[in-house]
Amino acid sequence: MKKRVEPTHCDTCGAREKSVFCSLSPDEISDVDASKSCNFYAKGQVIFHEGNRINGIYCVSKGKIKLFQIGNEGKEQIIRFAKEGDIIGYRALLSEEPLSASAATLEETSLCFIPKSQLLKLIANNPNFNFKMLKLLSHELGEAAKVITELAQKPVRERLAETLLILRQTFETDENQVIQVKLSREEIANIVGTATESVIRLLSDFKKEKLIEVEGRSIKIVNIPALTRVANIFE
Amino acid sequence: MKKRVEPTHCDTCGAREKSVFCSLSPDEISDVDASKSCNFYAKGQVIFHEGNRINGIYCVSKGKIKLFQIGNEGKEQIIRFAKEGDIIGYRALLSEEPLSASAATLEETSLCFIPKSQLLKLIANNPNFNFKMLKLLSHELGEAAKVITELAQKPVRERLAETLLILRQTFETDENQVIQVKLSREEIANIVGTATESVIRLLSDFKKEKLIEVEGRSIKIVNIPALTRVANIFE
DNA sequence: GCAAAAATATGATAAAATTCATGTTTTACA
DNA sequence: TGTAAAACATGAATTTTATCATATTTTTGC
Repeated sequence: MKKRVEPTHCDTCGAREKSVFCSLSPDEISDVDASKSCNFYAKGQVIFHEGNRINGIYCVSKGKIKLFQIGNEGKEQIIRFAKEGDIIGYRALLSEEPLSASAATLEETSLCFIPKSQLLKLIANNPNFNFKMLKLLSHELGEAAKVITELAQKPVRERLAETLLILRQTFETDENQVIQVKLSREEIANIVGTATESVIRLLSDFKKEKLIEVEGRSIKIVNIPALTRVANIFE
Repeated sequence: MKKRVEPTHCDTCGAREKSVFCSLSPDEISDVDASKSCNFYAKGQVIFHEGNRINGIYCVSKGKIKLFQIGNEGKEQIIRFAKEGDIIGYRALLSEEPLSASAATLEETSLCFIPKSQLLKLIANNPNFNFKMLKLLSHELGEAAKVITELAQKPVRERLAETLLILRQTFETDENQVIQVKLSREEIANIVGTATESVIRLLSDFKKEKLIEVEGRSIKIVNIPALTRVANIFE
């Protein structure tokens, strides 16, 4: 399933423009190119396991990934997603701690592995890149704080509504306004922090209330302002 | 209440050894010293407000601080604590976003304000310091992920037990094993993500079960292994 | 293409947690 | 030091959410 592919060259990689690597010099880019290795992952494959050590980061050149922790009762908690241009594994690498989460693909995905030495070289030699990493980490930390407050204070219905809006924002929609990520009800429950049955029930409530349209795993938000009101977002 | 105090010199500051500033060169230290301004804050004072911009960071030279967000129903959610040697405000500074949380003192506290330019100078010129910042941010991000999973998956009783253990670890105990931070029941509830009444009830349950001893706001954990079991921590 | 497995759906029940009410104790401060 | 305010405490009722049971539908692998 996981197979070596002809390495996509960074200088032609569409994902690069969206990534922390966007402003590297041509020399730096060919340096990264030379050190990296690219692989193709089928849907559902695990990329790395929580608790392990990691010796580099992965850059998503194509595809979608979920990052999750396994709670004490064996239940998965989705912490964040990564898509084209995003990097994963940098938290564990930079903290020199074991991986705090596992990563698995949500669809066919191409990843480039960039070794630790290469990343540290960029950090040390490119102040702009370094600052991008600091900015990425601190932005993520702010997002995590928001999630904490929401989990702690909002009821399930509001959290689900907000999750749908965030998924839409993160993965965007196709020409039919369908959110461009396919998640099982269980996976949605594992973002929201609730039981699968609750998600199923609430999604059909939202459907009845004409806030969304659902067809299998395709979700379309038909009334964004109303769903935003349900999510109780005002800021 | 907030008053200018004779600036503690960094080179004699006991908090420095515990902080990200621990390995600065003498020149760097006197440079920081020259740029900073120190202030004393009474108990309960707000240091900064969520949503505002910040133009530097605060280093805690003495005292204890809570960082919190205000949820939609006006309820406070405590995101983290800072104590001697810790810095606050760096997330907003480095992400160039507004402050994601407010900060308020939990007791009499002395803070040194270090301007943005000074921090950026250290980051740019001292690779070791820069790496400490990356490490701090990525460690915090891992901690936040843990909190997310716990909030999403654990019942209130387990979360409270774990919170008490974390408070003990963070603030340590005095010679009588009393946790060295005084929080109201409401504040504890605002860490755990529950109602104040639930905390009150569960604390007296824990007391009846001889897991803790409580006297006003003083909490002593008398049976750590048993409380750890209640918290359902195994890793 | 078909059987088995997994995912979705829905009702009923149970458990968890909050809210409300009310009383007591502690603290703040005029 | 007395008094008001805040914090703590506890019971009862209600709401929220999870769990369990059981269909039904969809997907997957041979």
